[in-house]
Amino acid sequence: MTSIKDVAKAAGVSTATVSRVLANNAPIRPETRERVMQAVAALNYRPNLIARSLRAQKSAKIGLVVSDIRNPFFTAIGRAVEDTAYEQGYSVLMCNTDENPEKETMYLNILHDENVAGVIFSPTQKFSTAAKNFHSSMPFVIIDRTVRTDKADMVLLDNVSAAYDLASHLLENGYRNIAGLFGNASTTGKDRQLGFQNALEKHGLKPAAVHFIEPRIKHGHDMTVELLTQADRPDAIFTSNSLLTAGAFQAIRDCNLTVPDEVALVGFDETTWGALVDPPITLIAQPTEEIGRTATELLFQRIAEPERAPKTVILKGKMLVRGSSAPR
Amino acid sequence: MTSIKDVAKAAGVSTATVSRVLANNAPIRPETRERVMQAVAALNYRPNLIARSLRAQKSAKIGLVVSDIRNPFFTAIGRAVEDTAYEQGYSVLMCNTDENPEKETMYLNILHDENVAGVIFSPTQKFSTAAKNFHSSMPFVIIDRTVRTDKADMVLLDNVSAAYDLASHLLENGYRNIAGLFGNASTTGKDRQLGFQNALEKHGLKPAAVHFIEPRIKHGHDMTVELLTQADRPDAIFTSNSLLTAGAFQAIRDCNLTVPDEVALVGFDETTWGALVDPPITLIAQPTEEIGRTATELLFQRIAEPERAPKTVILKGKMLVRGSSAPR
DNA sequence: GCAATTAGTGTAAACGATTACATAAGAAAT
DNA sequence: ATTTCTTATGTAATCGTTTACACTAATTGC
Repeated sequence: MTSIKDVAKAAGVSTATVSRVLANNAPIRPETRERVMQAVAALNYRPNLIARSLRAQKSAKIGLVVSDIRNPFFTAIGRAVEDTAYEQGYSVLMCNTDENPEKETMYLNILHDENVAGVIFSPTQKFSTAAKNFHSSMPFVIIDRTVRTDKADMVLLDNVSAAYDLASHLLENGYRNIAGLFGNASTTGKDRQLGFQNALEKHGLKPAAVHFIEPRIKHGHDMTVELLTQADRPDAIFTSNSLLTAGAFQAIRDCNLTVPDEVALVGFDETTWGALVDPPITLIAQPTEEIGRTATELLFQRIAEPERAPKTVILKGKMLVRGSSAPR
Repeated sequence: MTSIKDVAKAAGVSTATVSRVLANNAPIRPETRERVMQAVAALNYRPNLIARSLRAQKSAKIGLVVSDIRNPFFTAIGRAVEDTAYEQGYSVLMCNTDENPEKETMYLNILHDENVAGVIFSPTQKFSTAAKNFHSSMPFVIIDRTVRTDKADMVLLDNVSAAYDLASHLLENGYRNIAGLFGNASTTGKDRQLGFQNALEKHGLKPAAVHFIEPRIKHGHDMTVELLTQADRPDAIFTSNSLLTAGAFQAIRDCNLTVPDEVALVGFDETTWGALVDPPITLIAQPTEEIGRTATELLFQRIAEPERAPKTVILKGKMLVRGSSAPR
């Protein structure tokens, strides 16, 4: 590999001068700069990021830690983060925790060791900012899920009120025996359950059922089958994320029931398929692009100014009313 | 940060000994090893990966470069790669090129600079292994798309025959006026068009239309609308990837046509929604898990034995016959 | 019983950048 | 004309590891 020494030799200057030209952080005679730039071009030199990172104790990378990139919500976020970071000359390391606290710890450690400038992540339930490794100075922005801390920036959806609105919509349309399926992997599920519960209580109703289950298509499916084959079948199913919605939809079909006549279905997160199925699904669309962008910008702000007081940005979801919850 | 020096001091040995204990690559007295391990535990020491990487000129990271992580095909691959790499103690850096050769070059450079052990990627059309930066010694495995080279391992689908089978299936079911929409971003689209064409020719037929377009939902949608509003409307639409399939499906609905009675639809890649829509879509499912796993294993093999002769693994897709292509 | 290995450890030189400090030359201030 | 400041550059220390080389003590081979 060509190193800074080769460039220095070719340009007839010291390595320090080359470094200064490239980092652009010191006065340099235009003539010298020119010579260096020519040598750089001639040798097709690119600085070694590892060496730079070791010496400078920082890097132009940020980490993104999510539980499952197959979840379209996180994929969309990932894309937005990537684009925003790219604009600032940063690259993104994406990591999958699989809701596994061990993997989470491992990746946070790796990212820390990699000298990333900061991390955007949605923590597993187990995660605590009190954790040993988090006294470390790596800035981080929490997304999607709440964490009790006053040390981190957060970008969240107003989950309680979104769920409240979604449940109210079902109630307004005449559904009365509503079952709720919520992800058990995060605070998000709990918050949405709360909004759901509030809406029902306001109407003096009790849910047909409330289940906290793994956020996987299969689990949503199986639980829905169970609900639909009970004696007192619910007339609507409320799901707290798109994987559960998919599972529920599949299950309803498997049970040969029609949506929404026999059972309505609502959920969270816009996906490719939400509007394609028949009937299309009523849901709360999260502003994924904005979440990702905001999180990245908050991170850059914090990198620039580490002592700034933490901010929490709460965004509103948008209810897309479609066929799956048509009035009874 | 606690460094290897602190550990050495605490254990009363030299840094070399600490390093040897941790890398496990030299004879060490059990007693000494014990003392070092205790010091490591007591100080909660973790080696600095950057420094290690700089000195050793390698790292336990691999790169994964794809065009769009929002494409479920790539997401699934990413997941498989991640899992396989994790088992080997490697972490994965995922990068998005957006089909943009500039971004592609940038990310390949970054990955190279990061001393990744190797790269798995699906190249843009412009990519050539002859490129300047690819004389470099970084091993890579090409997936999904062909590249003319004898220097790289590849994992591909048998696209021509998969497309042939899929088109033949339509023909057998009585469709005669078939239009094809193919992604224009890769060799994959071309290969699938070839198989499509072959099948039609064997029946002495010409396609109703053949279009190479950007692999985006929107483009698939718009082109389909165009096709469906022509005088001689096709009786079936053949798409070469899931984004185009989604766009086409949407378009058919927008035109108030029924699938498959008025127009059939087939495509590639299993997605969450393929089986959820009504009618479910007939498609070629790619073995994404196997592709990702195979690619990763090939990469590890090459890392272990750089001079091994390159392999190309060609996998078969699986046709899932569903309602969208029912017999006329 | 002496030479040749081997096991176990330490010393110090890399890896390739950045940057604190030193220095020389020219400009500005007195 | 001397001092002081600024500009432009070089020298060498540093980041935290790994590893070539050197060394000692113990083991093996003959």
